[in-house]
Amino acid sequence: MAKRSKSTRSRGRPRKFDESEVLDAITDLFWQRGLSGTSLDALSAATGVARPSLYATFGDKEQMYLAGLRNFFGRIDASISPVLEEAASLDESLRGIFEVLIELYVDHEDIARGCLIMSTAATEASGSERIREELGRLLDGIDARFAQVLQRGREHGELDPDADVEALASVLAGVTHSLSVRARAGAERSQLEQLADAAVAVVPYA
Amino acid sequence: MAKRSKSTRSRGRPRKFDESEVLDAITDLFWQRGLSGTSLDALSAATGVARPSLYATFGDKEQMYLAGLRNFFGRIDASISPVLEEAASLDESLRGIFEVLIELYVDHEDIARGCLIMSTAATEASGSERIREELGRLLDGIDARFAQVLQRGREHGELDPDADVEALASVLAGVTHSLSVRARAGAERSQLEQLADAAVAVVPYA
DNA sequence: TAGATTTTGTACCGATTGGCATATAATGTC
DNA sequence: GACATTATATGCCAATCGGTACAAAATCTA
Repeated sequence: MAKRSKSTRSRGRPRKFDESEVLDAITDLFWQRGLSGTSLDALSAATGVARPSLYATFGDKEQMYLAGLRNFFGRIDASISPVLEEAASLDESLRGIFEVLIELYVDHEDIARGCLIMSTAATEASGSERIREELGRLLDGIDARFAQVLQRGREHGELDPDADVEALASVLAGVTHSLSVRARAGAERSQLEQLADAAVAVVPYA
Repeated sequence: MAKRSKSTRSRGRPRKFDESEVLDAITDLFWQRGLSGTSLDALSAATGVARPSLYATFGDKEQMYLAGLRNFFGRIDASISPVLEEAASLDESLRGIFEVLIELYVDHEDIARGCLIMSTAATEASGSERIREELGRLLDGIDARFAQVLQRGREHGELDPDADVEALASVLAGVTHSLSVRARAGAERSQLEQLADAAVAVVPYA
C-alpha cells in the first residue's frame, strides 16, 4: 500500500527491477495495443516482472495505463524542450516540434505508431471517467504548449498582432492529432511532412 | 458461407432480424467501446441476436468491426451530402460540414462519442493490417471530400487561386480528427465550435 | 406430405482474462 | 541470530473470452 519509491533505502527485500525502465516497457506495450488489447500476462512477459509485483508497484491495469499516458507525455515534452530552446524563430520552433513528433509517430520496425495518448486513450475514454479526464488534461497540455510558443513569437514581433493565439494553437494542436491518426494508419513520412508544412504555412506571420 | 443478402426471397428459414438494423446496433456498440473492449456477448445482447447468427451473417468479430467502420462512414456521408447540396458558398459548405460532425461527435446521453473511425480504429490499427488499411482508406476518403468541396469553391472563384487545395484539405480534415479526439475527451460543444470557426478562418478566400 | 434448405437457440469448447492468496526469499535493524 | 519488513514466484480463482457443434424450427419446392 505505502508508496516509498525513493528516499531512504528500503528496509525489506530490494526491488529486482528499475521502476522507470519497467514503466517505459509498459508504456511501449500500451502504445502498441491500447488498454483493452493488452493483458497483464503480456505486460508481465514484456517487463520480466511477475503480475503480483506489477500490481503492487503500479496498481491495477487502468492505473498502469494512466501512468503510461503520463510517462509518454513526459517523453514528448523532454524531446521538444531542447528543440524549442535552440530554435531561433517562431517558424523554426513550430517546424522543430512537428519534426520531433513525426519522428516519434512514424513507422518503426514495421509498427505504425502514432501517439499513445490520442490513438489509444480516445478509445477507452468513453468507458472510464478517469481516462477521459486524464486525456482531457493531456490535450489541454498540448494546446498550452503551442499557445506558449505562439505567444513568445508574438512578443518577438514574429506573429501578426491580430492573430488569435488560442485559436491558432488549437488548430496546430489539431494537426498533431491528425499526424497521430494518419501515422497510425500507415501514412508515409512524406505525407506527414506535407501536412506539417501546410500547418506551418497557415500561421499568419508578421 | 454463401452470401445472398438480397435478391430472390431465400429458401430456408427466414431471418428474424433486419441486417441493417443489427449492423447499426453493432456499429454503436463498437463506437462506445472499440474492438477489443467489445465482446461477442455484448454484441449479442445489444442486438438481440445470438452469437452464431451474428457470426453467420457478418463473419468474425474483426469483420463485424470493419463492417461497422464502413457503416459509420456511410452514415456521415449521408448526413453531409444534403448539407453540401443546400450550401450556397464554400464558407457555408465548410461550416455545414463541421456543424454536422460536431453534432455527431459531442456528448450524447452522457457518453463522450467522438468519431468511431478515428477514436477506436486507430487503437487497433497497429495490430491488424486489415484494420490499418481500412482506416487508411477512410481517412483518404475524408481528405477527398474536403478537397472536392475546396475545388468546387475554387471553380466558383471563392478560393484564392494560389491556394494548395490538397494541402488545405489535409489541414481541414486534420481539424475533424482533432474534433473527434477532443469530443471523446469530453470537450464542451462551444470549444469544438471555436475550433471549427478557427479552421474555417484559416481558409484563404478569394 | 416429404424432402431440401437455411436460421435459430442451447450448450459447450479450450484458452485467456484480471486479480489475488500464500509461502518463500532477501534485506535492514536490533 | 531473531525479528520486522518488503519483494518475490508459484499457483490458483471464478469469470469471461472468441468461436462452434448440433439439433430443433421454419420456410420453399415438389
